[in-house]
Amino acid sequence: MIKYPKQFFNIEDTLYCGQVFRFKPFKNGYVVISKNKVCYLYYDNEFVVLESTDDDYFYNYFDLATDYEKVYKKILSYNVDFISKSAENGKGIRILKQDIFEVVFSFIISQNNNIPRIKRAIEGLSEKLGEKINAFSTEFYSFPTCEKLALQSEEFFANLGLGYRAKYFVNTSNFLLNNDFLEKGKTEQTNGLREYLQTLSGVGPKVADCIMLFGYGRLNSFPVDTWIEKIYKENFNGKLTDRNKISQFFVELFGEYSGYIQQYVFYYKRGK
DNA sequence: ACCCAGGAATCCA
DNA sequence: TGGATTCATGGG
Repeated sequence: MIKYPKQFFNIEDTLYCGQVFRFKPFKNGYVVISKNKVCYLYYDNEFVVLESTDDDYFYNYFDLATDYEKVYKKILSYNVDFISKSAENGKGIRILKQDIFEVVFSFIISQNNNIPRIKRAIEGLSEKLGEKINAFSTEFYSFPTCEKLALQSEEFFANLGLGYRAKYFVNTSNFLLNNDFLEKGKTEQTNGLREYLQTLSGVGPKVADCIMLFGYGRLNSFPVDTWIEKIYKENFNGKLTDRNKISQFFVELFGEYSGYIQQYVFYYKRGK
């Protein structure tokens, strides 16, 4: 069990800010599933309590070694009104260190899709192809392995509601089978890694940025989706239309704080 | 019926 | 290199 002050660890903000899909309400809080591990989060007075099948894993997963008060203060120092308001609103968010493989396939599903549908598709995949996990006297399912995914047909994925993304699953699961492509990415610089990841079927600039931010922990990446494009136009009076250039604009401005800021403004703009 | 959702692939000039 | 079109699917 881990206890952590709740001021810079808000369970709902961290889970609902759009970075992760495998969680759901459970008893007095929420469960989160990552790889073959499960954790249960709830509040106890001024603390978040974390019970899990592997506390060391989730200590890293929730980035508990990072001082988010420092991050928060640094972001306020940019003195940009919209960003300060976003940070104030979402200061309980922690950028999760998720499993790279799961992030790749989760965000392939996410393209041109909405969050409830994304969650449903991932749960369906896990229930049909994942391993059963028993935790907290309840059954959960792990995310499917590459081997399991690579065995399925395009029709199988289409029947789970993946739509035209089904062929990306076939292509990428077969491509990643029996090699260390994702592991090798760890040695790449961020710009190189961005291009590298886009060689995967179904992975373009935005999904690559999400994989880098949520999987590889590259905080100097700034995913640009429809919401961020809206923010850029409405709140920054931006004139660029190329999303690559919009992303570059923010990264040049915010450097290693890009990832935090991206999540804060995305969560703030999207509302609840 | 239309528009949108954490966009990418493809075609076309 | 840049711009428009196409791609499933469910919700508002």
